[in-house]
Amino acid sequence: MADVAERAGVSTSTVSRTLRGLSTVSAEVRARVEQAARELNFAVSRQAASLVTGRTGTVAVQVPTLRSWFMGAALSSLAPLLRAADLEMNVYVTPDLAARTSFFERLPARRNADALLVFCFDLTDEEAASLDNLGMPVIYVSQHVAGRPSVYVDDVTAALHGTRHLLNLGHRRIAFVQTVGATGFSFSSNERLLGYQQALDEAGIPPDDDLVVSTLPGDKRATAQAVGRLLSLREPPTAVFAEQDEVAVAVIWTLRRAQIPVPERVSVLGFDDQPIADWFDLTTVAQSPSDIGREAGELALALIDDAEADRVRHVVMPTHLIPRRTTAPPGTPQAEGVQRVRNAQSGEGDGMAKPS
Amino acid sequence: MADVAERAGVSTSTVSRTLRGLSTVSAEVRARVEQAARELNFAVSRQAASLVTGRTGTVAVQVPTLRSWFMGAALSSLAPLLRAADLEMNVYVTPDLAARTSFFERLPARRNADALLVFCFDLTDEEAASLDNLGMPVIYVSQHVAGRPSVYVDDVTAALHGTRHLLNLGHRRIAFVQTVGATGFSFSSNERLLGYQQALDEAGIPPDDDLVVSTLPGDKRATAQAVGRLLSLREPPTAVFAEQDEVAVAVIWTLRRAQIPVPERVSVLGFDDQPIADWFDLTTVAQSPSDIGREAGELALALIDDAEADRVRHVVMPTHLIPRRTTAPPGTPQAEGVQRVRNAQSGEGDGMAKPS
DNA sequence: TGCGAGCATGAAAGCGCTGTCATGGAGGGC
DNA sequence: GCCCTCCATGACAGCGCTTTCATGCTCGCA
Repeated sequence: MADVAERAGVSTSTVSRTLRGLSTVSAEVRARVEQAARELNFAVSRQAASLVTGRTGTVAVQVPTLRSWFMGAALSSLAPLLRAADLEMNVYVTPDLAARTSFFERLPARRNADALLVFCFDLTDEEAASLDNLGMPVIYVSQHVAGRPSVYVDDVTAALHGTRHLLNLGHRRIAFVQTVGATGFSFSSNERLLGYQQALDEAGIPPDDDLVVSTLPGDKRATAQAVGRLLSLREPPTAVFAEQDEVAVAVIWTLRRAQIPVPERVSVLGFDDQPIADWFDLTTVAQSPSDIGREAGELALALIDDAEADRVRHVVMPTHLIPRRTTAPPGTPQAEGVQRVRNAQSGEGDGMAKPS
Repeated sequence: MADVAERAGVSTSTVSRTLRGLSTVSAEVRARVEQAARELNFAVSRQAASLVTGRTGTVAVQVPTLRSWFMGAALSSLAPLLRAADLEMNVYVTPDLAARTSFFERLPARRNADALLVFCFDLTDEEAASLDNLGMPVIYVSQHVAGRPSVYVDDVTAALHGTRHLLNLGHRRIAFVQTVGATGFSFSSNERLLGYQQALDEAGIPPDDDLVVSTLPGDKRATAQAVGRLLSLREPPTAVFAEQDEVAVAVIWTLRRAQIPVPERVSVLGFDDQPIADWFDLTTVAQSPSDIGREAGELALALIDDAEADRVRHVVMPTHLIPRRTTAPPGTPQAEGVQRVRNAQSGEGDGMAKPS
């Protein structure tokens, strides 16, 4: 910066003022300084600036993984937002317990950021407390934390609506496949289960524990076993609601392998609307991670600027049912194929338009 | 830090030495300082430290997108590596030309990093030059840049091997579906095409431009059109080599929709071995983005430490063919019982068997 | 013409660290 | 017992900025 000052024939103070766009610089000097900065290919050092301003120009983002569709989409919409605000995006991946522990141990070092976005965490109380004491805004994404700024979808209602769709089609034996994250991260599993249960309750159907099974996402074999458990029930389900599309696809895969036609014999409903849902023509409850990411980013920017303003805003993002070809009324005759299926689905579509 | 010093009854110099693990601190003092630091929940400021050391403790990573399987896997293996070396990971997403331009415009500001990893870029000469002048190690990932450290797979050889597999099965009319990135980013398209052509050449098969078609990844319709062009040839191909799994799946989807059994009538070969390849039982040429990411990370760490050492190391990562169920000798009889039912009717786990 | 207001600019003090150099004390060799 | 060495520690300068305060200038108004 001294070089620029010398070249422009001004003091470093003036250079600093110019480069930060302060108004108290005459047009002529401004032009000279900018010229000099350009010629020297100069850019202010964030480190040095942050040392005195206390703002780091960085936002920290903690995610459980980067391999998932959800995170990819969320960060993809978050990134340009931060960049537009001239903020760097620091990503911390905490796939397992060890990484998670280490993340929290090093938290104090995280004052190298102006805000923290926390994705998909099941926080313990101590963890929540240490985040509270971090001295920067913390935004909880895809999770609902009371009294702190959060951006999330209402999983209960979403699952309720999804289940209602199956009920409206005439299903009475509806299974729910939940996922048990080995990593300790939750993807709102319990809330979706809750919505499912609420819908059954609404419809006056007594809960049946046998119809709720667990699997690991991404594990075909585990899912096949779970489906096997359902198929060997005295009264097997006519519809399966899977907590994630990935699992729904594994369910379909298993059923087809077992020569059980979907949706004629068993309907399958997913949750997320991942790209793979489209490939498999899967009816699903859609959420938009890119909208969630954007919203979270905007909330972060607001909290960075306004300091104390509006700290506990909650943003609930919408979900909606996307009817495709894996749900149909129970006992739809197989032999009549496409035409029949189509009629059934378009009829149901008319009767059921109700995005949440 | 002054607080810690006071609490431990030592000078800040000693605190600094202790916290950096220098050996010239007596055990007793060390214990006292560490205790004090813990009690005050203290961590050194990266900004302040970097101001004097010149090291930022940050690695910048530029990626074209975060939505892709490749980036997710690569960054997932890169992240823990950097974290173990106590480096932050700064991610820059440049999905389009505007973002890309802005990335290069702000490059000087990037001295806020100790190294830069550049993923999947087709660099112009000026861009390459500005990266050279960045004053930090730049590692090119999934691309081959002469004279600069790069980590990549040999796409030519990989595609050569893939094509040979089809030739070995007896195919002679082999199509190649390439992708035209709208974003200006290359996924080694040309090199894979080159490998395909080399294999044909090896086998003495004259090139046929009609057999090379283009599509956009992720665009079912465009792929359907491309496949349509192949199917309407005077002599249609018996095998299709798609440059990416995603496209291969779209090809399969289109063929099945058109009641053309895969692999009996047309074999399909992909490239990447994404998770979706497994779902579709797709034969494919596998590369391992997580290995690539790890290797790139290690190269980055080495270059950060060794400064001038070994600047132009190239790491070529292996690929290998994964035979699954979408390739077979041409003209494999369709009517083979179970096999046929599964593949043609219920789709063997692909979920696409229903004609519309 | 003179004087105060207002504005553009500069000088200088840190921000929180690191690294160099100085200092003092303990230990070993003669 | 004395001197030299070595080691642990402290004082202090300075990294590259921002920001406050001071300064000098121009302008407007009396």
